[in-house]
Amino acid sequence: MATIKDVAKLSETSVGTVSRYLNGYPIKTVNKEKIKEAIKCLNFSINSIARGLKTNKTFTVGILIPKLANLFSTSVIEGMDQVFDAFGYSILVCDSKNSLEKEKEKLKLFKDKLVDGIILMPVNNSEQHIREIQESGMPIVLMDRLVNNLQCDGVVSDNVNGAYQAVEAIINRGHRRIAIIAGPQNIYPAQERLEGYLRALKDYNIEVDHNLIYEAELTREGGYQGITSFCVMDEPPTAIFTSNDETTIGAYKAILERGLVIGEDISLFGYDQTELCQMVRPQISVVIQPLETIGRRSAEILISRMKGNYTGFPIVNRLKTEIVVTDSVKTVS
Amino acid sequence: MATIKDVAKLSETSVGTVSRYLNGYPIKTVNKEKIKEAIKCLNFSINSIARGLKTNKTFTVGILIPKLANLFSTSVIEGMDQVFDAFGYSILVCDSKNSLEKEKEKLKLFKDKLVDGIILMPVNNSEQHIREIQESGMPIVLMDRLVNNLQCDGVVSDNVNGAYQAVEAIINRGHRRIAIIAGPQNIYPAQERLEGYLRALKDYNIEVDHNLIYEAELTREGGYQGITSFCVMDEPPTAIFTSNDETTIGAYKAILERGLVIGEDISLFGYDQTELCQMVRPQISVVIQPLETIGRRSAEILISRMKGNYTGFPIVNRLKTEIVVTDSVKTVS
DNA sequence: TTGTATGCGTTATCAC
DNA sequence: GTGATAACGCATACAA
Repeated sequence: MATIKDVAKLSETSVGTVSRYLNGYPIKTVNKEKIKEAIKCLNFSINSIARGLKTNKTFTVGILIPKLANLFSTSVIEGMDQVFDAFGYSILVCDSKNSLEKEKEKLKLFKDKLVDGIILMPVNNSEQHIREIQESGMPIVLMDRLVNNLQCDGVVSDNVNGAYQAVEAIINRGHRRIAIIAGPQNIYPAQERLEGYLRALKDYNIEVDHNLIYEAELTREGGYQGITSFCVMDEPPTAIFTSNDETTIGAYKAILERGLVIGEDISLFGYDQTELCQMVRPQISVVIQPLETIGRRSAEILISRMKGNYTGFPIVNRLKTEIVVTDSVKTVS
Repeated sequence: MATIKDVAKLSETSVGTVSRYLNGYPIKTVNKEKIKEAIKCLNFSINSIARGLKTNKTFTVGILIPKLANLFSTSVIEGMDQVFDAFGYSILVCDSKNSLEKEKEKLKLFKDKLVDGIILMPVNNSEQHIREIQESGMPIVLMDRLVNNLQCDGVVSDNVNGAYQAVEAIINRGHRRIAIIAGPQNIYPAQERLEGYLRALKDYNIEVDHNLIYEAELTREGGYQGITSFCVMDEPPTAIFTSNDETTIGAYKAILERGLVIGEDISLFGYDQTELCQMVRPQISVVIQPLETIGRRSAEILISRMKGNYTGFPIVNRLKTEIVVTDSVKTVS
């Protein structure tokens, strides 16, 4: 790779002049031409990393996600990418594989002058390593999951209401034994969705049966196991609410394998509108989060922070969800 | 952020000594203790980017994909990540959004000492920019898509046979008017899959009807439009073969919306086993690519190249596919 | 306007 | 073993 030095030599100027040319400062027209020529000739282009070492700006942002391989993550990332792209930022995506260790590791990599800012969907409620990022002066915004004991910018969806509306819709169709496949309670949206479930039951005077609360990992296996556990009960639930896209898919699969008919033998209300939920018959009722908007808003906040605008810290955007109710929830009398 | 210089000062040694400690060279025990102490005290950790500037090694690899948001991409990436992780490499994922311009741009970013090697799923058959990467000495391996006029390491699946077997299975169930939703013919696997289709027809003495070949973008819209176009024909096909995961989903959607019953009114054979294909009834017949293996093999080749082992260049791995035939293909007599 | 010198955080090469 | 010091590729203050 040709460097700025090579360009200086070939154009018979100096590195200073070349650098000034590259950064748009005024230089003599003669030199400009010679430098242009040399750059083309050497196929030179600027090394943005080395530049970042000096300027502390790389025009790159890091995105760290606990699991890349699902609709939620990739949709949100697409939303972010739109915005970042429009503002001239490149994105670098990393997967923490649901491991706090990996999360710390990748965050460290980002901090090493690799990126100008970070969007993080944290693995869980741990806060110390995030706080260190903040103290280092690197802008960071949380996405989808806030962290309980941390002041930090963030964009989340209104999980409590999302879950509440779902459970309410189930109740309105006449169900009383409503189960939830909840997520780990050290994860923020999982907490909130369980809270929404509980609140709805309370508002409609339905007593909570703790056997109907299955705390699972937010994975397909988690959803699958949840169904399995409910189905062997003496008095199984008539309707089941799942807490995210993956548990919904897992639950669907388990129900299918047991030969049960959704909307007849058992009712299902999921979270996040995957293709599966839309294309299967009956369609699955779901809470829909504005995934791309979550991505876009996170990006917008981060950009404003990277520009040095720290007004209103911490900004927490809580975006509204919608529900789609289908025949996957049976109307009972 | 504390630097090596701060550590040297606090531990009353020199940057040289600290660096040697950090890199595992022998140093006096007294100093070792003092340095350890200082590192802990300052919460220092090494800046891998600055180090990379000097050593030309960052233990990071770049992965560039034309579209992140689908099963294919994320599954393959998971496979890679397993291997890279085991070898101590971090991965950085970028999306070229199906744009050659973006592909060049991101490749440039990678080349700027950001990564030690690259895995690329190219947008199309353009080769010049890839050749420049090779000439710069940066190892690169192509994934899923080879490039026609380029010598380069690569891992692909056996698309010709995959498509052949699918079409053969359709023929064996008695179909004669078999359509294909093919991809753009400047994309390698799309070429190969069309070739497999043609070859199967030829081997079974079925004349090619060019109206039954719909060249679409490899997107949901592409698949959707393909179906739409076939359905308005005077003599529509009885079976349709789609070229990738996205066109399969789009085709499925279009068929659903038209109220046609798969396996009755029309037969469908897809590519890539998404959740949708498995969970819908009847299940969709598909060609299954070994996604994670594609990822793992690409990673293994890249690692060996990054270690300086260039034997057998160019290595091209062509992995076998499997087919699953279901009642989505009607048996006609 | 221009070139030179210095520094970003690290490693590597020296003498010592 | 150790401590200065020169690189890595670039930006920038400064003197010219």
